[in-house]
Amino acid sequence: MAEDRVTQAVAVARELLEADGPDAVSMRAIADRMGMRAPSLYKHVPDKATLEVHLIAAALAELGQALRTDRGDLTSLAGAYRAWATAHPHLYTLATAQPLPRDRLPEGLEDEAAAPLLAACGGDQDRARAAWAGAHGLVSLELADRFPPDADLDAAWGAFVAAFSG
Amino acid sequence: MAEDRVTQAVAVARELLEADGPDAVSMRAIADRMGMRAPSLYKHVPDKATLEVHLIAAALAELGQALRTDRGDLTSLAGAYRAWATAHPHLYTLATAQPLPRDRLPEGLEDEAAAPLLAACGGDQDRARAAWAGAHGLVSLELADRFPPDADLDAAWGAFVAAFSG
DNA sequence: GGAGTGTAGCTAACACTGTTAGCCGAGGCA
DNA sequence: TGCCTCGGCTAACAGTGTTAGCTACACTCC
Repeated sequence: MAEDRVTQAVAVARELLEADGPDAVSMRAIADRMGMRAPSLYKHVPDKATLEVHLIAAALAELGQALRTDRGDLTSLAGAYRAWATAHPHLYTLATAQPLPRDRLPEGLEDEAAAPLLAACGGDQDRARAAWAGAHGLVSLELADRFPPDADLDAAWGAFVAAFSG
Repeated sequence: MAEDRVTQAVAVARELLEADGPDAVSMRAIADRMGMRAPSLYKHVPDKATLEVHLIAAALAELGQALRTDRGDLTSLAGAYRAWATAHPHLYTLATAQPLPRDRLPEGLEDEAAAPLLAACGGDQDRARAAWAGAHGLVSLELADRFPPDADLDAAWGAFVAAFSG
């Protein structure tokens, strides 16, 4: 019951975030959509940071799931990573831009999300981390419009995959 | 003269940012350190976003300069990139986390910053962008504490350089 | 030298943010 | 019936960026 209201708050926060970006996610906006005033929200949720932790957890879980659904080679993993991130740009950014609140996240979530890529790298942690960084870098630079407007991002992803396949 | 005050404001903003992080950079804090009240700051600077554009421009220029000072091979470029970013974590994050305000940045700044890496990749744009993404990904994940606490980041950087050297 | 004008400071205020304190009515329970 | 907790409310606080409007000083021009 009480649980219900916090999951509802998380869902509303996610809608606002995905639709209109991080600035649209205010406690007042969330409360409005739940039919109450902002201070009442604090009867269910301790603070905004907690909502964000839930969003981060959801993002990591979904991204991990997206990486688990395909063939498992680096090419398809890269495609799945990019596809999920660009489908949820604000959520992806929220989930990766700040330090991980590890102590407030479900146990093992981080490892689960990382597992597919680690497997594709034959268990080589260092290589997996470098590959993850490459994918994250490409995605976050793309989401932040950092590449020149005429840049061929497909080709850049191709070069990335090629580098890690050789 | 008027120019003086805006460069001073930028310098103060940078000090605050580098010392105490983005939350410490408020118009009131900047104005305080300049011996005036916040509204007076608007006699010299149109808004906070303008100050941030100046900070981004400075960051790109310095990072580009840092990449130009060494041997020019991928290994040393990677080292220089990581060194500059970790020496200026908040500034690096500010300069890379948001969409580039290209129309408000000095002409050619972006290309200049990218030139050394492009050269190291033998002029292959796609490869250079993938390599840039790799470096940026490693840096931003490191700055955001995303790697497990026991991760060997030197080894991850090594794997990254190895992938792009092969 | 007096008048006018632009510069650069000020205070007060607005709209917004997250958040806390304190009140109050409805429902469950002894 | 009395109590007590739950979940809503309003008012408020401290902070943010920012605007409006006032004022005092300095410089220029006649």
